[in-house]
Amino acid sequence: MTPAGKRILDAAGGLFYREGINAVGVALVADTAGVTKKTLYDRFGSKDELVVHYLQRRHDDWWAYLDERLAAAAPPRTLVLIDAYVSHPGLEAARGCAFINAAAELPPGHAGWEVIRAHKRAVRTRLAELIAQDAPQADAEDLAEHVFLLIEGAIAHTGIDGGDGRVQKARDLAARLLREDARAG
Amino acid sequence: MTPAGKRILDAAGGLFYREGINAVGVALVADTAGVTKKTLYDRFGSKDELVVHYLQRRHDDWWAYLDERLAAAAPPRTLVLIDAYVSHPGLEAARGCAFINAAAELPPGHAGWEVIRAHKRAVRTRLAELIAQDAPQADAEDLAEHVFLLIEGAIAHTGIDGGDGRVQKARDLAARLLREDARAG
DNA sequence: CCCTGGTTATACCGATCGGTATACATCCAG
DNA sequence: CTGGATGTATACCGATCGGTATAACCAGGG
Repeated sequence: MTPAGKRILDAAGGLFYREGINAVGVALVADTAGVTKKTLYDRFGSKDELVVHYLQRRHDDWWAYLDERLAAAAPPRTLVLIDAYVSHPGLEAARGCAFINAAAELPPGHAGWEVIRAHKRAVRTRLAELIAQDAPQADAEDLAEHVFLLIEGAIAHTGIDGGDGRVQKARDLAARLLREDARAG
Repeated sequence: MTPAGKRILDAAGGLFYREGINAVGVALVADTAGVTKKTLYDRFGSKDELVVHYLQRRHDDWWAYLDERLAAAAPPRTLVLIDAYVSHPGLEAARGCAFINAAAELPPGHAGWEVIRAHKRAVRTRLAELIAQDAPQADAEDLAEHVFLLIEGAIAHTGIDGGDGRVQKARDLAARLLREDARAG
């Protein structure tokens, strides 16, 4: 990754997320990065490919942040995953989940869809693993889907409500589900 | 509402939902409606106002459909609300929730935001009323928020997964929560 | 020393964007 | 029978879109 390429990805990361993908032109991305359009097209080939790189980096960054938090955490680590959503520096409450937003904008067949689906699949899988550790008594798959829906509902509304209140609420509800499992057997 | 105005709203309803708001130009809306751009601007003044009308009508249509289904249903009517999401004719699984999609596209300050927030608030309020009837033993507000998050998580993923499987799952989980309340006391 | 890869600068392309202007047809109500 | 509202048809506007072309500059390595 050349220095200019990294600056382009930085600029695209901020602009696509904050303003929306379709609302941001390549010229604005290039200007913000302090780079000419020529350089942008030399590095990424097209806006569509730049969008794919933007989504992939968004996933990689958050995934690394999640691993970091999980490694340093005591059980129940399921709640750490939820905490990582609100605490990770790339999230802005007024804009919500970058992947849900992108899904609403990208046309069917766009290469970015693969990255979006892979991201959600990865989160869902990781959640199932954490649940299996935190709630050994429960039907782990069922509980994982339950908590996953709570999380997705909450972060989908982060951008609409403009705050992370619903994520906190989802965390409380998930914590109660885990507690109830601990009491059961 | 003039005949041409209604046709414009019909065309906009399909195009904005299926292709995305920013991806559809006013010329395409006018052509699809069999109407000139002049007529479109005579009726709606600007694309932004047309978008507001589109969202408002989307809400009104679904709300009327929901009332219809609720009137003819026996308890637990909470589940009827969830069923209305998947069964209402305007929803296409591959596109998911029109309001979540619009929220991802509209710039901050756009008049459409009021319609989006009002819609979600209305659903949330209605849900609380139904829960209060279906689960009189529970902390109704708490349970309403719980079920609301399940629903929103599921429909947010309808557009990503391309099917309503997660909504059905959310329905099952909500049904179990109601049953558990009935057992408790 | 010179060649190559990364970069800047600038100008350009056709297409499409949201929005406006002009002129003419139709039709219903006063 | 006439005037205003509703509509069609068409052409146009400046701005911006994604993407390309040409030319020069500069640093590092064979």
